Amino acid sequence: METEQVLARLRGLGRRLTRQRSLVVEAILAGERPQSAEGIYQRCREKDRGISYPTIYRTLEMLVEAEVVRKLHFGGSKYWYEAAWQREHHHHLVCLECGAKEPIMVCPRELIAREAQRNQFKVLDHQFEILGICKDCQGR
Amino acid sequence: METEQVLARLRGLGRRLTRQRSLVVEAILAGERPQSAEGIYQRCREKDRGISYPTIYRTLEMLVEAEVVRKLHFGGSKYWYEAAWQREHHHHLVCLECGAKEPIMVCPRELIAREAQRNQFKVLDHQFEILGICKDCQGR
DNA sequence: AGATAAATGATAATCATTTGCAAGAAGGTG
DNA sequence: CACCTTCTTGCAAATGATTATCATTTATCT
Repeated sequence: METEQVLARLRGLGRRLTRQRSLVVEAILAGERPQSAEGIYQRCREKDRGISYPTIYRTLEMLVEAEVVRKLHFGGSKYWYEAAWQREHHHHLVCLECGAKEPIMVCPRELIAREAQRNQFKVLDHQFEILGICKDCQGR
Repeated sequence: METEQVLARLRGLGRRLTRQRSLVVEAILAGERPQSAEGIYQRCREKDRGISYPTIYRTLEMLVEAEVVRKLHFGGSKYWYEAAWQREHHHHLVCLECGAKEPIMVCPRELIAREAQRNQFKVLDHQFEILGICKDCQGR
């Protein structure tokens, strides 16, 4: 059901439906948490060897534009991707030990709105991620 | 005065004082706002041609460890560096049009503390940056 | 000044991502 | 269905930012 909806949306935006795009959409939906491009590539390859990195990246970029996927970064050198429409807007607790990315629903939106108004700044986006050690990793 | 303090601190950490390190420290202090490694490289080169990228990066990393410099990223592919000790802890309004990085003093620290406690998460760091269009760029 | 360990620069490597382009496939049309 | 146009793909190479290697130079200690 979900995959179909996304593909229909792409279709609506004038994009063609290809085997590769279906794979990427399925991979994104299959993951509960943010995934790296490499992770998505691996997941797609398990199903079908016929997909390459450039296509992964191009498709992800397309999905970000279609607002189906959110592109995140947590301080490292790579980006992370997650389905944007499965959940409400959210942020994460990022464990620097095991890499876990636990979603949290709190958001400093009022603070952002106030500060923006004060500076006559037009807000388009914001970054908010909490980095540290998760419960599991604290006990070694 | 400030450069000397920083260099003395490095000395205290067992680091040797070199012409190149002085250049980097001066460059960091000369900039009011976050600077990229490239920007720092250029600034150093204007004073003295004898400095290379590897040294820039190594020195910046050292300064980050010495907690003299903060390493930031705003969603792009590069890191930004700013003097950590000139100001209090702060975040930024990042203009996606002109690249301006305006410091703001508000911080969702209570929210972070609450959420961490709720999840038994040990906070080590956090990202918080507001992205959008600055006042100047709004009027085209 | 001389010894020693640390720091540097040149060069090459790395990592994640993007681009150029020829070949292949999607979807509208007759 | 066959055809045509245009979009997509994969390969290979390019890119941008940063890091590693290693021989040479230099700061600091004695």
